[in-house]
Order: sequence, then C-alpha cells, then structure tokens
Amino acid sequence: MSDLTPRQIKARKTRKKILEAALELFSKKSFDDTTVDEIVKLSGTSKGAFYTHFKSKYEIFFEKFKEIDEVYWEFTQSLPEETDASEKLRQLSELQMVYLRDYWGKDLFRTLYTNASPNNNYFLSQNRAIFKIVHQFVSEGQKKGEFKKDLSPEEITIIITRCMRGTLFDWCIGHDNFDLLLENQKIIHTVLDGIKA
Amino acid sequence: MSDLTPRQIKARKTRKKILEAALELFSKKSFDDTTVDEIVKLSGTSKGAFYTHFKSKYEIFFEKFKEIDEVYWEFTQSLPEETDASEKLRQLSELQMVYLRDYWGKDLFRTLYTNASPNNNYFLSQNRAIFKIVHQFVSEGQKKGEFKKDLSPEEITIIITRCMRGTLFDWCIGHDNFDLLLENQKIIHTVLDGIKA
DNA sequence: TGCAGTCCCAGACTATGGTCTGTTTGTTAA
DNA sequence: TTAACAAACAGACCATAGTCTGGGACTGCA
Repeated sequence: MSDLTPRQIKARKTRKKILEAALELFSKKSFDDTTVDEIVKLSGTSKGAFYTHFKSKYEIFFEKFKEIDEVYWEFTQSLPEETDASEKLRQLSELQMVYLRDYWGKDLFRTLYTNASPNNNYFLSQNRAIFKIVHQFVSEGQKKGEFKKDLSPEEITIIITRCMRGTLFDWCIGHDNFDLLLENQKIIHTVLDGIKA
Repeated sequence: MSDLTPRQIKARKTRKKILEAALELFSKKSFDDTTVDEIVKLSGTSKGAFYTHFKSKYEIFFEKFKEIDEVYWEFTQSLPEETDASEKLRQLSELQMVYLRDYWGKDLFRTLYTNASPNNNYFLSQNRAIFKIVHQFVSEGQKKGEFKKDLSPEEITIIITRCMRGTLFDWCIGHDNFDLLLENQKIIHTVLDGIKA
C-alpha cells in the first residue's frame, strides 16, 4: 500500500485535493454550476493536474458513485439466509431507492444519467454489485421453485435492473416529484408477479 | 393558416432553412459533431436567427421527435377492435422499437436521453400519444377482465412505459449492442404476466 | 402619412470544458 | 554519477454553445 515513491505520494495528494474541492463545490452549488476553473482554484492546482488525474469533469463524481456498491454489499451480508428470494429483491430495491433519494438526491443523480455514454457507463455494467446481487437472489428463487424458469437468471436480472433504471430515470429527469419508494414498489411488485411460478 | 404578415412569412422561411440544414447535418454527421456555426453557415443565416427560433441546439431535433407520435396514432387506427388488450400492447411496443431502431437509430436517439432535463422532457409527458394509447389499451383490458384491478390504469400505464424506457435507455447508452426487439419482448411479456388477472 | 415600437436577424462577445506545450523534478539504467 | 526518460503539473490556448447589442425593416396607431 505505502511502498509508493515520493512522487507518487505527492501525486495522490494532488488528486485528493482536487477530488475534495470538487465534491465540496458540487454539494455547495451543483455539478452544473461548478466550473473546472473553480475546482482548480479551490484546490490550489491547475488544469493540467486536473486532467492528468481525471478524464473529465464528469468522471470526478463517478468516483463517488462507486461508494454505492459498497452499501449494497453490506446490506446483502445482513440478510437472513432463509428469507424468500422475492422478499430479498423487494428489500434490496427499496434500499437502493432510499439510498439514492436521501444520500445522493435528484440533482446529483441526474447528472449520472445525462452524462452517460457508451464509453462511460459503468453503472450499466453487469459487473456491478447490484447486478451480481440481484442475479444471486434470482438464482436462489429459481432453485427453490419460487420463480419461473422460462427465462435465465441473467435475463430476469436484466429485466429487474432495467425496471429500476426506468423508474430512477423518470424520477430524476421528470418534474412530477413522485414518491420514489412507492413507484418502485409498484413496478417491482408487478415484475415479481410476472416471474413467479 | 396563411393570413400571415410578410414579416412572419419571412421568419417562417428562415426557421425552415435552419431546421432543414440542421437535420441534414445531423444525419450526415451526428448531433454532437454538428456545430451551431455550421448549421448557421449552411442555412445562410446567423446565430441571432438560430436562437430566436430555437431555445437550444437540442431543441432543434426535438422538433423531429414529435413525428414519432404521429406514427403511433396511425398504428392504433389500423388495429382490429376485437384484439386482446395484451396483444395490442405487445404490438404497440414492438412497433415503437422497430421505428426507433430503424428510423432513428441509436446515436440520434441517445441525444434525446442525455439532453433531457426537468425543463425539457416532453417525452416523459403523460400527454404524449404513446401514453394515451397504452392507457386506452390498459383500460380496455381491465374492463374485459383481462387485467388485474389492484392498480389503476394510470399506474399500469406508467409501469409499462417505464419498462420500455429502461430498455431503450440501456439500448442506446450501453455498448452491448443487444437485440432491441427481443429484449423488449421479454420485459413486456413479463410485465403483462404480472398484471394479468 | 409619420413615427414609435417591435420583430427578425447579424455578428461580436462571453463562458467554459477540454487540449497542447513546455518545464520541472523524480526515476532508472549504464 | 550522470544522462536519458517519464511522470506530474502549470497555464496559455482552442472549440463551441449560448448571450448581448445594434440596426434595419415591418407594423400598427395617431
């Protein structure tokens, strides 16, 4: 961990300064209202430093996004083994919504969606914790005979995560200000009904 | 219709020139690679003209987006009345996917999603043709006893359109290059199973 | 008919995300 | 040790979406 050369240590420090300044400004103002020049100024660095450490302004809070998956893993550990698969899925999706609503918030989360691109879409990746966890629950459910087997676990997992994404998209882009938990609950309930044996 | 003053007629012409030039460039290159200066140059107008007629570069092809709803209406007329509601929904969603895939294409469609904002999201509006048509089919299905009644027609309609949106989002943002029709079919089938009586 | 006001537009200008070039300084192979 | 190299960075520079100002032509009203 700390067998880094002095140069690398200094670089890390610079990176950290930039990251902290950026996140501070993002929360104080907003992503869109924060300019790279401001970040650079507050962190006491430069454009050059900024772009050696981050590919884009967007990528900066992408860093923060990775925290999400930590939360999911912790949750999974805490679940009693014998719970129904559909119950687990319900709880997981609820956790996700609560977390995104309360910890991230609409505005911050929106920039994720509007800045997504085919090159930069980790949050669609099937390597993500949320995908793996859902997949695990679905497999369990199929083994226990709780779910149909005309679709593979992967296919069902994709369906479920896609529904959640649709809900999240409407939530952060639309101006309806709907109840994220309630809306998610309805769609998840419907989908689970659709895959029950 | 044509009781326009000469000034208004000229303005319309300018607007049209800009719109045509823009769409030509969008299809020849892409939305992102087309600059406003190019549009202005090709259309023989100016920035001032551009921004009096359109709020933003994005809004320009928003114009094109409205064509979609025309297609949906036409389709609805062509359906035999006695078809099952779920069959109607299946066909409608398929039509949508074919149209977006073949007529719009991934790249063009993506800019819709990445440029959406709470101020500018007609395509989430419940006034859209797609929403109204789905709503009508769902109501029919409930009346015929084909669908459950524990959710209102509006709620079910939202669920269905949201699923389609989730699929479309993954399609145009992700790099999986999956089969849009097939993926849509799976998710719609599952959701319909979930609302069947 | 004359004139005040407004619409439509031209084009200079601004703001900002991102690139490029040069410089310094730590690193490494001989 | 030292020369070549590369990492880390500073800041000028570029590209482009969008704004601002001014002016000419049309319109409506006195």
